Formats: sequence, C-alpha cells, structure tokens
Amino acid sequence: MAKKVTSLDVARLAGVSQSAVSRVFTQGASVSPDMSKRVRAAAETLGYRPNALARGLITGRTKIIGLVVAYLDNPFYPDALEKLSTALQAEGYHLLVFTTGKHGVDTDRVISELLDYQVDGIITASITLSGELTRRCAAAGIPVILFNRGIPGSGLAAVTSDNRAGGRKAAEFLLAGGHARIAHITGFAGASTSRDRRAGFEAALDAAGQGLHAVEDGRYDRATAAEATRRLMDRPDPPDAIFVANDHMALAVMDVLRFDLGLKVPEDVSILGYDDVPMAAWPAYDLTTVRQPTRRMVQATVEELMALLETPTRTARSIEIDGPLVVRGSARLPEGQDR
Amino acid sequence: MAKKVTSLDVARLAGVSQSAVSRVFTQGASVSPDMSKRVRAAAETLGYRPNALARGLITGRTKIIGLVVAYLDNPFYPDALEKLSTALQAEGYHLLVFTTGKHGVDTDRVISELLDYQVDGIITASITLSGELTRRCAAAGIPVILFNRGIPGSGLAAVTSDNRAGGRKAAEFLLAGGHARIAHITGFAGASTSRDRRAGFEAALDAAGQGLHAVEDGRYDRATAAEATRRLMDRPDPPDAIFVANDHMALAVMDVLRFDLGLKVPEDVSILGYDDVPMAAWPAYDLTTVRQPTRRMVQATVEELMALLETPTRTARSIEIDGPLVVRGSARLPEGQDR
DNA sequence: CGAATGCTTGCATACCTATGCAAGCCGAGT
DNA sequence: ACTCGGCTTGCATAGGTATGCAAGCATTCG
Repeated sequence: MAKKVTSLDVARLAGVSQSAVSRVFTQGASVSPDMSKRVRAAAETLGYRPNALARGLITGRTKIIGLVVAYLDNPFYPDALEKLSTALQAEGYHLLVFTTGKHGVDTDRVISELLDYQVDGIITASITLSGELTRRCAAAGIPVILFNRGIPGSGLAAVTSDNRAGGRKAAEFLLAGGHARIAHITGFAGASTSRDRRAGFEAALDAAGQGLHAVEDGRYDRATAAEATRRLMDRPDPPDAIFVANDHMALAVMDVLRFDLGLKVPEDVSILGYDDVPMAAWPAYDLTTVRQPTRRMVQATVEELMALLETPTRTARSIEIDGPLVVRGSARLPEGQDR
Repeated sequence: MAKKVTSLDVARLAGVSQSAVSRVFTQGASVSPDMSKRVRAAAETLGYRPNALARGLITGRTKIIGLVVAYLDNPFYPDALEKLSTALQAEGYHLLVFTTGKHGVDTDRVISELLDYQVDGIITASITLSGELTRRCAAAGIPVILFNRGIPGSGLAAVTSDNRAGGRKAAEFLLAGGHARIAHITGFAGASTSRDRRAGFEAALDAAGQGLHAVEDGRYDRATAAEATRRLMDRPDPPDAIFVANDHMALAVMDVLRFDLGLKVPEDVSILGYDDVPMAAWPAYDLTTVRQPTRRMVQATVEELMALLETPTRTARSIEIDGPLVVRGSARLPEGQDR
C-alpha cells in the first residue's frame, strides 16, 4: 500500500514551495503559466490529487450535500435522486446519502451524523424535519431544502409541485367526465403534499357543488392503499372515480380493482394518480395522472441551494412548480374530448 | 451564523485538556468515568460533536464508502441502494453516491473524485472498471467491490447471484414446459451478468439437444428490448418462449407482446425474467423469474467490504449467491406441475 | 514501607491544504 | 533614471482532531 502523495511531495519534485502547488490546484489563485506547467507535470508523474478532506477542513466548504431520504420504493424518488446527483456533480458537489427507513424514527440521529461531516447543505426528500433539527442546522449555518415536502411557516426552503393546483386539475377532469361519486385515497397525513393535493381536490369539488363522496387513508403505501380500495368498493354506494394521492398507490389500486374485484378501468371506475412516474405510461396501466416535473423540480432545488450557499443570509423561498394533467386511459374522458 | 464549536471549547468549559475531550469521543481510549461525565456534560451544553473531516484526516479512515452507479431506472438498483445504505449505516459507514449516467463515459473522472474524498472503500453497481482505475485504487489501498458485476481474472472482489445456475434453471423450466423454439434477449454485452446468464442458459439447452432458437441484444434497456421483441416475433418462425436477461426488460417485452402484437402470455409466448423485482409479483405482470436475493447479496457485500477494511492484504473473494426460480404465471407450467 | 504496576491525563506534534503577508521581480509612466 | 504598481512566489500559520510519550497518581504486592 503506497503512502499517500501530498502537495509537499509534488512541491519537492517540482522544486517549488507547497503553497505554489496549492495555488495551482486552487481556482482563481495567482499562478504564472510556467509554474502551472511545471507543477502539473510533477503532479502527473506522482499521481497527485488534492485531498478533499484537508481542503474542506481549511476552507470550510466540503462540496458535500447531504441527502436524507426515507425510502426508495416509490419510483419517483430514485428518478429524482439520479437527477439530483447528476445536477450537483455538474456544480462540483456530491451527495452523501442517508436513509431513515420507513418508520423514520431516527431522523435526528441521521441528521446529526450528516452535520458531523460538515456538509455544505442538506436536501431532504419525503421527510419532515423537527423544529429542533431545523434550529440546529440554522445554528450551523447549513441551508436545508425540502424536496417534495413543505413545512408551512417554518421558513425552510422547499420545492414541490403546485399540489393544490394539481388536486384541482384532478377534480375538474373527473367532474368534466361526468362522475357522480368521486372518492379520494390520501397519502400520509403528516405530508404537506398529501394535505395540499386533497385541499385542492376538495375545494374544486365543493366549488362544483359536489362534495367528496368518500375518503380513505393510503399512507403512500401500496398495501395500505390496496386495503383502502377494498373498503371503498365494499360500500353500498361504491365510487365511480378515485383520485389517488400518488402513482405508486394508484397502480396498486388498479391491480386490486382489476385482478381482485374483476372490475374494469375506466368503465367501472376511473382512476387518477399523481407524479407521472415512468410506469404510469406503460400500456399495462396507462394511468391518467398529474405530472410532477422532476427535471424542473430538481433544477429549482439545485438553483435555490446554490443561491443559499452563495448568500446564506438570503431568505429561503418556497417554490411550487406547475405540472400538467397527463391524460391517458385510466379515467373516462369528458364528452367530446380526445386524448 | 454561530462559530463552530470545537473540542478546545469543550475542554475549556470542562477545565480539561483538548486531548481528554478527544479521548472521550474516541472508541476504546482510556478515560475515567468522572472525566467522561464532565466532558460529556460540557459537550452537551455547547452542542459539540466531533468534526468527521478532521478525524478522517488524522486517522486515515473517513467512514465513507463511495458508491458508483450508472442509472437507477431498473428498480433492482434503488432497492439494493437502500439496503446497502441501511446496512452500512449500521456499521457506522455512509455512502457517497456518484452517478455516471447511461453512457458511463466519465467513470474515470468519477472515481478520481471519489478518491479525492479519501473514501475507505468503493462499491460499484452495474459498472465495469478499467484496469487503469483498478490499479489506482489498489495503489491507494482502497478496496473495491463490484456489486452485480464481475470482472473475471481481475482479482477484484465481486458479489453476484449465481448467474450461470440461474440461466440453467431458466432453460430447464422452459424445456420442461415443452417449448420447442426458445429464444433469448441478452443484457449488455459488456456485463458479466449478461454473459453468464446466457452461458448457463445455452449450456442447458445444448445439453438437452435443443439449441438456442434465436438471440437478440437488449442492452438492459426497455426500448431496445421492445425493438428486439418485435424483430423476434416478425420472423417466419417466431419463438414460443423468451428468456429475457432481466425483469426490467421482461416487463417491456410483455407490454409489446400483449399490447402491440395482441398476443397472450403465456398461451402464445412464455416469458421468463431475471431479478424478481417487486413489480414482477404484481398481478398485471405476474412474471416467472429467477430471483436475485438482494438482501443476501447486500449482506455479503458489506461483510466482504468490512473484512477487506480489516485486513487489506486479504485476497478478494468472488461471491456467487444462489437464487430460486420463482414460478408465476408468465410461462407455461411443465405438465403436472402446480404453482 | 518501598517498589512495581496499571490507569489517567496533559503536552506536543502530525495529518494536508489554503491563504494573509511580505518580499521579489518586471514593466510602465513621468 | 526613479518610482510606483501589479503580478508571483515563499514563509508561516490555521483549521480540528488523534495519539505517542512521559509524568502523575493510586493501588497492590512482597
């Protein structure tokens, strides 16, 4: 196992000082072309690369962003993770990933460990932070961005789709389709996405003078959503349309309807989802759904993060990105509307 | 933005030396109970936690594992990533994640950046390393483990399922089902998994005196696999069974057969996949497939990695884990066999 | 009671790099 | 020709922690 090669080794070989080597590898430092050439040559022969840890220790910027994510079985998150990673790499940052597990009990421990690594910023996906943690991050001067969650009144930066508008679009489409008994399967009660989607959905139904026919809790979980579906359809007056709070559950709902209950979608029941995950477009499901524009959400997240890193005093923004309703075949079309 | 609180601050408050503070937070150092109590109290009031960067700089162990992954749209990988992260966190390690993108051109740059962070080890998923990189990691004394890939003769540690055996099981099941024209859609030609699955599959067919009816390249990609399916079925003598090199492609194949070509699975064509991703069990697909035991593969990966970190001189092992054929409904059952 | 042993603790240093400061050099302006 | 300014470079130090070494202390054994 070879010893690590340090800037001092390079300096000796090139016959210059250690600081000269450092400057050659530091963006925007004052170095003559000749010096740069000699140092780079020496570094090349020795295989030298700056130690990111030492650099981070002294500059106070590690170029590491902590990502906290609860689970990855909803395909929306791997997709976002991949795009986030790519976008951050382009800015010279890298992702230190922490998972909290479904139950998310140890979020506090996890964030503490993140702080130990002196991350420059934190992105949380599908995670809600305690006020205590929020304060600790603020005290450490570390910006936090909530991805696909918001905590109203917390003053934390957040990037979501426009969930209220999305819920509204879902309601309007189902109303236009002439549905009479419209039900909803919610996500997780503690999640802003779930609350907002429901609020927008319900408001639009109310505005049309038609209330929500039934509600069940799906907890953003396949099995729970499947149970909820059975309960809904067991009623004496089963719904003729269900708006499901995300695609991940909506696919499970369609499975139950078609394979357990022998019903047809959308002839017997219309299904609407939320997210537009890749699978929603597959012909086996062909799910009508409200798109969350992952690419733009990621882009907004990275931009906001970079802005906060640049200007820590900046007030954090809460960004909502509008997404279209993607009309496919899982919900009855409004009269006269083609796809 | 508060200044960072250091071990020196804690030492002053507790009226002890900085080294004492360090020892309290260092596993296995000699500290009296009284000292520990006082220091911890002081640390608590100041909100002190050891700086992982500084610690890593001096100990040479960062407790960071680099994970390099090409893409996450095959759901096998998010699942593995989540389990890996959880298992490593339990051992006190954390994942620094790098994505190379589909084209994987910049693997070299990516690994270089990983090395900059002085990671203790590297896990690569669905990535093949150049010999050059391998040498550099070895020179830096950093163990590398290939997850779900192997590079024969490279001497690198690798964890895979027993892909040859898996291919064999697939062939035997299709043969037992009485299929006469058995085709195969391969993965990516550069991937050991694809080569081994094919080798086992073909060997078993040959042993039965029945050759491979047709082969197409699917490149572990949905769109490519869909094209391959159309070519196969366009032949004058289309196959009556297709073994697809992974589930991700197999689902696309089923979509094409059923929705584009109007064929029935398994009545017209039997389909076999590989991986047993969660979606394979969903009733819309109900895919018969060879399971890759993710949990055991992850466990083996972590164990091997820990062993290599403990004893760097240890010769790396190549671990193959056997997985069962999971019989579902996408392939005709052998005569007399129930599910 | 003296010496030897074992546990604690502080001192000093090392890990590797970035950067303020001052010195050196060269060219330009008057 | 002299001075001034700008660009380069080296020196020295900081950043936060772990650890070898020696000193201090208590304990135990003969």
